[in-house]
Amino acid sequence: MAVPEAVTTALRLVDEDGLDSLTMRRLAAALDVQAGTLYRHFATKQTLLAAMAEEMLAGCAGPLPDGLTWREQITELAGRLRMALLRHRDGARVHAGTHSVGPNTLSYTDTLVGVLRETGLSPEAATRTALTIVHFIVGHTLEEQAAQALAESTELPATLTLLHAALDPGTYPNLAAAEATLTSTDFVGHFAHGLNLIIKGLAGE
Amino acid sequence: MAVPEAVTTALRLVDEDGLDSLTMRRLAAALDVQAGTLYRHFATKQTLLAAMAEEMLAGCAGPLPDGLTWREQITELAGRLRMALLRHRDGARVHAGTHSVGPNTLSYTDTLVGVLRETGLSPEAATRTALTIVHFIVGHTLEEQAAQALAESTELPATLTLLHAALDPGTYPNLAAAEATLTSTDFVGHFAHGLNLIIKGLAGE
DNA sequence: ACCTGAACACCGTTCAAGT
DNA sequence: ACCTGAACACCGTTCAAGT
Repeated sequence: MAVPEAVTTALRLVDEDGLDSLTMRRLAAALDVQAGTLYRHFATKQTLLAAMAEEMLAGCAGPLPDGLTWREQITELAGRLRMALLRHRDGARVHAGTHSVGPNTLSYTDTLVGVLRETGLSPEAATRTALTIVHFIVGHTLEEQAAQALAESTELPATLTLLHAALDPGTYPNLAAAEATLTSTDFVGHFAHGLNLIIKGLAGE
Repeated sequence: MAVPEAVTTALRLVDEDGLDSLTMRRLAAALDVQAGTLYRHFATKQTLLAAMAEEMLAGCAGPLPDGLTWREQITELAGRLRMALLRHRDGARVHAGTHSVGPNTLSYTDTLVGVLRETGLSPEAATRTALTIVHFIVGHTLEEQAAQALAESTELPATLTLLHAALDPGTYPNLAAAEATLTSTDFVGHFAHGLNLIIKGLAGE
């Protein structure tokens, strides 16, 4: 049993059945090994999840095309992280639930901080801004994948009805006006809006 | 057994031992009841968690003091949500893992969208901006509480050493410059920086 | 109407013993 | 050195039967 295969197999299992169905026993079975054997390679399930989170970020810090403005560089890097999380079912949850210090994760942050420093920000401001961007991406993608999961579940009609019923204009006047946007599935648009807000804030400094 | 007591007891158990230790059986024992009894009041554990998330937001949408600028109103509302999540151990994880459509959650979003509309934003722009702010808060607080948990765990020295060792200026030049900020515990400062970036972006529209 | 007792089908993790 | 087999101490959820 090799560690890299175990990690990619674990990601495949998550893609097939969701994070809640990933168990050490199921992974062991998929690798044709006893459950206990996994603990020779991963100290705990958390360690396995961190390795999965790290693997998901492969390529995210790759070289940026030449000739991009700093705005485009930030947009490109942010888009890559979002896509990396979206590529696997429950990817944002896997990422948010762990704290990887592997090379993919580290070089992604390094690259993002670098782009921000080139705009003239101090190391501290660049780091805080990078954190802001990453936190927004993770929060956004968590929500995006939760919406995806809900859309595929049987609870969708019930939730939508409940939401719609709650949207009494007398009680929640702004929510009534927001309903179309809240129930829209234009996550690309939502993501771009949020990221542009942050980028615009940056330009104002 | 009453539902409100069950929810507050569940939150107390989370505060004492963390979210991973909250089980239906432990909660049942704390309520002096059999585990099966809980399923008469909550269809699944997810339902219980959603009720806990909803309870955490009590008061968050309360009236804003008079005379605040819109910037101050946004800052006040954002700070309330962050504080509500911080008030309970693993609060951000509880919130992020559920999708409440209860009155506390709905009226919080309603209030935030309302403040943003008053700045002149369209319903769509106001809604998207509210989502951006909430996603940032959730992403930030998830990280903040993960750092808290790490700080209280025995893995802290190992992680810090690993991180420091990885910070070779030749490999990660920007991370080396970012280390002080990345390892700082000034989460109030980080939060203010991110939120101000978004608010500044808003002012530019 | 509400709760108990007991079961079903699982978990993560550990560790002696085998090869 | 690496894996198996088996166990330990749990899980979420269901449901007949009691009161």
